[in-house]
Amino acid sequence: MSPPNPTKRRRILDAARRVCSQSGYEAARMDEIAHVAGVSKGTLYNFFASKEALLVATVLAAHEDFVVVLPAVEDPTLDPRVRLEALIESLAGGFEGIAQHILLTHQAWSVVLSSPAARQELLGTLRAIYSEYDKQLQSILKAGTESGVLRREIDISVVAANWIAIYDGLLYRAGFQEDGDPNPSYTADGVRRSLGWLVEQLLASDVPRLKIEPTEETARA
Amino acid sequence: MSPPNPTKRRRILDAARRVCSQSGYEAARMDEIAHVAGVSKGTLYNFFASKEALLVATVLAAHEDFVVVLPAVEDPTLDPRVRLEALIESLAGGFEGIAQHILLTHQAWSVVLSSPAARQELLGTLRAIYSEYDKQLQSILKAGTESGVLRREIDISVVAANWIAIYDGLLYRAGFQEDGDPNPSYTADGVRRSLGWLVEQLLASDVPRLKIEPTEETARA
Amino acid sequence: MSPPNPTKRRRILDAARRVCSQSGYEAARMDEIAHVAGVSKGTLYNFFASKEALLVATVLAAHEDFVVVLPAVEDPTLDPRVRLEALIESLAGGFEGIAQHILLTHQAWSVVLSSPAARQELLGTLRAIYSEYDKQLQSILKAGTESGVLRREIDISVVAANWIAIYDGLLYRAGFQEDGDPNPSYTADGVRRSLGWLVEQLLASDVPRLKIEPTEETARA
Amino acid sequence: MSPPNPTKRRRILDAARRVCSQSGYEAARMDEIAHVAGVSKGTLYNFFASKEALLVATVLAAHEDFVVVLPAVEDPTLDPRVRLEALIESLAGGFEGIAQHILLTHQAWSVVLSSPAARQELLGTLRAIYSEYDKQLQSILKAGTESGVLRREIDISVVAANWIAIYDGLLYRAGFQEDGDPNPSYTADGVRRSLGWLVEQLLASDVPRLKIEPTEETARA
DNA sequence: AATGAATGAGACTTCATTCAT
DNA sequence: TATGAATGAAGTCTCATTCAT
Repeated sequence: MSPPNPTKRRRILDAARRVCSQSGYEAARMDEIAHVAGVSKGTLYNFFASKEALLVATVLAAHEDFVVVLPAVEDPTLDPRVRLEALIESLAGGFEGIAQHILLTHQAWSVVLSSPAARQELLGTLRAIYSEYDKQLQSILKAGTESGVLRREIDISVVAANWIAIYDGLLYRAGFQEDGDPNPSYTADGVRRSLGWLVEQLLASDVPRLKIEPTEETARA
Repeated sequence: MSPPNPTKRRRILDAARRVCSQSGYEAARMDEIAHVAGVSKGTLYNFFASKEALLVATVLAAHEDFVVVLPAVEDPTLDPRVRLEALIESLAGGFEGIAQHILLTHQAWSVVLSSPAARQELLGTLRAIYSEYDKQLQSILKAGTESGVLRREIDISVVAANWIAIYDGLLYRAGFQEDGDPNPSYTADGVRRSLGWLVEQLLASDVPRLKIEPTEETARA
Repeated sequence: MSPPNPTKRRRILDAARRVCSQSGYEAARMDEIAHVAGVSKGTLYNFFASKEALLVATVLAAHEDFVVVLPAVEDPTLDPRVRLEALIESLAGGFEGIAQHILLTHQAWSVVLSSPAARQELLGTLRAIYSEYDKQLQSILKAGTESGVLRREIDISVVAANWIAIYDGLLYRAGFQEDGDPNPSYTADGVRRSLGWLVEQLLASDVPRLKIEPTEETARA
Repeated sequence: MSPPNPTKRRRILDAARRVCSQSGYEAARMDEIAHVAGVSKGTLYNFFASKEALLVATVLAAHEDFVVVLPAVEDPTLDPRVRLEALIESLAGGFEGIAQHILLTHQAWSVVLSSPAARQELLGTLRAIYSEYDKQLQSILKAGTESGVLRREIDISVVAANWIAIYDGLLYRAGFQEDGDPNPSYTADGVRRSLGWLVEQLLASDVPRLKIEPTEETARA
């Protein structure tokens, strides 16, 4: 039991996420996080070596919570169109959860800049996540062009870069929205529309687009 | 020598940009900014009411410095293809300058969270910048579809949203790059490639793409 | 060890009184008060919200410490002459203690001017103290005139005002005295002499003055 | 012309009096005093070596302005009763002016404590003023007892001390009064009443009290 | 003599971290 | 293991004073 009590650790991470999202990382006080978590300040330090370590863990936990990759994405036997639509659903499903905490991620940069150790851990993990996305995406695109479902002449690396850029860009802009602002581009449906448009550009002229419906599982996430 | 001495104000903003980019905003000390600017701490406070006010001014100044819209973009008599390529050049030209300071912008959100006044100023200005981009872009796309240069069936709002998302997404990811990382997607050329690909998808099947060469002027910016 | 640790709070107040009496309130540094109290600066702020709050508490504590009203003063069954002499003893007993810190009280006004909240607290408490004195004094004088021990024609409110003014005036002037200055008017004995003279003016012509000796208890206070 | 310009010096002293009375000495800023005086900060330092020197000069100037001794007080050929009443008028005439600035005097103690030089100048001058009062008063009382107008058995030094203490005490308490508080004891009339009562106690049983009417001159002061 | 922008020492206050209980 | 009072380094901001113009 090296992290002595998983439940308590979780409570602390949740409290940190909530407090940091409201006040910003630097403004968040360990006192308040402890209070919200219902533990004492000393206990915080039994689970996390420092405020910085707590933030890094909080940011990573937030990412993990919202990244749900549907099994269909990874199934090479499926039609690439189905796999791309499943990937869109995976991303759309996590979008609003991540967007809600995007400020948390932004704040992480403050820490990253002043601490080489945190920089390594945070950047490394984020790059790994992105790299995994990229790999997945390129393998689907490759399968698509080879099977003739997607246009053969597309530049896979450019399309993959654009795919990821579109998702990141929507996420980034979602952080600008005031709470009451209903701009539909920066919602889960906006993700479906934007990436759906991208997929349409990729299709060979003689194949129809396949649409999968959001399942209960993806809707939940 | 009246109080608003533009040179000294500029020196302070430049120093703040440099120091904040290195240390992060919260970690930056007013002492150090004053030292780098070559003025005393007291002088800082003659120009900016607080550290927070200095950050907001610094972020906005960084944006203004790098947003250069080429005249061709706004000339409605030109071929929409030319105008789109000019817009790409405008964005690509500013990309690396903005990317260099993108972390500063990310950090700004931390501060902005704890100050409604600063939040208003920063969000308002950024939204105004984006709104201008969006308007410009949609007007070009409209002209293109009406003149038949662009495919008539494209959904202008989706394409515009994707255009902006791609640019933002590339910018966002540029912040992840280690200094020595040579990933070519997150450079000015990456912007040209990604947005260029987007433009190609828009062209009516019977028109060729027009390419404009980077001029000396745009390369400088 | 709950937050309101009376011993530590007391140590801080004593230290503040000592430091402020020497350096003046504004010149006193929280650093030094903490040092003299033998606690850290942070602990100061666990007990008092600000330097200003510490001053107000210090001034009030100094007053409370030296205000000792002898029981005889309040006993309506005693001869009014005895009660007046007991009141003189109460005032004389506290005189030098208060005089020693009277400069602190004077300084308090400087602070009080810039803070309405502190002004209310300090003024209110001081007025309550004075009001109590006044009430006590007038009730004794009334009993005296009614019983015929004091001249029936005296104007009680004028005499009470003069009584209090004499005490305050001696206190005020005590603040002017250099440490080595032996002017006997501004000492406990000066208080006895001045107020004793006043009492003599009040006595009906056919009653002798009663003198009570300072007891060990009053001398201590 | 060693104080270079008497008018400007006066303007500065008036400004300092006004600003310090409102904000308290420590809170008063040289900036504001200069602004109120209509001169630059640099000019302040041409007339007064430091903020401390300015306060001392301000307090002394305020005292001088309000101390007006009627000629009758000093005329040894007059009936001592007339001279005492004239002294009461002198004190009553200056009372409200001084009371209005009593806080200024209180603030002086802050400075006095932290600066031996200021202490010497301020305490010395105030003691001289009081000493003069005391001398004057005792000489009148002596003349009165010798001429038989006052009771021969009075202890001149005790009576003089009480006289001064009453005046000081009333002044001190006047500082406690809220602006709207109408307590009549702490006004010019209160001074007349309190000291008038004292004089009555001194009169030989066979002489009536003499009352002088406030003249236009004393009412102005 | 007058100005006021610049200076920088110094004060208050905060808050991450520790450690005795 | 949990607690939370105590710590004290460090940061922002103020404002008396200076001095070049």
